[in-house]
Amino acid sequence: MVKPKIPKPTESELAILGILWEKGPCTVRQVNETLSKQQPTGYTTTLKLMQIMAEKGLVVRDQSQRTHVYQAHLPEEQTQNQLLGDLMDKAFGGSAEKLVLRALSAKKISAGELAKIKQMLTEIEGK
Amino acid sequence: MVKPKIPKPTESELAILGILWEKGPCTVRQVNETLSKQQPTGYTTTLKLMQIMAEKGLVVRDQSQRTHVYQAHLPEEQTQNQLLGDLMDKAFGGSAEKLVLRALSAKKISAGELAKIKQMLTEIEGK
DNA sequence: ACTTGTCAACGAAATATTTCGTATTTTAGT
DNA sequence: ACTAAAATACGAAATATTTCGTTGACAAGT
Repeated sequence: MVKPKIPKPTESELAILGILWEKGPCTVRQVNETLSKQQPTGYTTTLKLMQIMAEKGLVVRDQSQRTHVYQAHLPEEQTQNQLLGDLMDKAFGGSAEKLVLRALSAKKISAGELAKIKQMLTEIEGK
Repeated sequence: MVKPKIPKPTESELAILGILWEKGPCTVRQVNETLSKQQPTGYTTTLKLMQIMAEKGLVVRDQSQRTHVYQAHLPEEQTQNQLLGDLMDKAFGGSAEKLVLRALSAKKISAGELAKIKQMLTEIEGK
C-alpha cells in the first residue's frame, strides 16, 4: 500500500493554494488575477506553476472542460498542520508551547479571538 | 541611512541557526556534528552554508582565531517572529487566531505548557 | 624540517524553483 | 470559412539553493 506522499509546497505554490482554499475551485485565470494583485505575475507563469502542482499532487484539476478547473487536493487544515509542524521543528526546537507563546505575544489579537483561544484551551484540558 | 535588510533564512540555513541559538557561538565543526545527527552532512557543505550566511548577515563570525567562531546575528525571537508572520500571511490568510488555534489543536501540549499559555493569555487581556 | 590533521577558501556541479516566450488547440463571433 | 481571443502544452532561460571536491594555509607533534 503506497502512500502518494505529497510534498511540501514551495513559497509560490503556497500562495496559489491560499487562493484555492479561499475561493474554492478556480481556473488559472482566476488564480492569476488574484495573485497579480499581491504580486504581478504573467499568466503562463501561473499556469506552469499550477501544472507542476498538479503533477506533484498538490492540486487536482478537472479537464472535462476546455478551461481546466483546479482545486487544492489536501484540505487547508492538513497543509497548515504540516507547515506548522515543520516550522516548529526547524525554528522552535520542536516546542509547540514556544511557538504558541510567540504567536500570542508577537501579534495583536482581538478580545473575541482571545475568547476563542481560551475556549479551545479549556476543551483541550478537558480531554 | 541604509538598513542592511537581512533576508529570510532558507531551510538549511534555519537548521544551522537553530543549532546556534541552542548552543551559542560555535565552530563549523561543532555545527556540522550536531547537524549530522539529524541529517548526515559533509563538513564542507556546512562550511559553505555558514560562509554564505555570513555574507547575507544571518550570522557573524569571529575570525581572530585560526578556527572561526560563528553566532546567530539576530536574536532567536526576531527570526521566529519573522517566520511566523510570514507563514501566517501565506498559509493562514493573515489570521493569528487561526494559526494559534491550529497549533493548539494539532499538537499535544502538556498541562504545564497549557498553564503557561493561559497565563500569557491573561497577561495579554490585562493590557 | 617533515608529516599529519584541521581548517578556510573557492569553484563548480547538481538540484530545485521561478519566470516567460512560443506554438498549438479550441471556442466564439463575423 | 475566417479571424481573434483565450487557453493549454512545452521548453528553456534565469535564479536560488544545496552539495561537495580540491587547494593551499596553518598548527601540532615528531
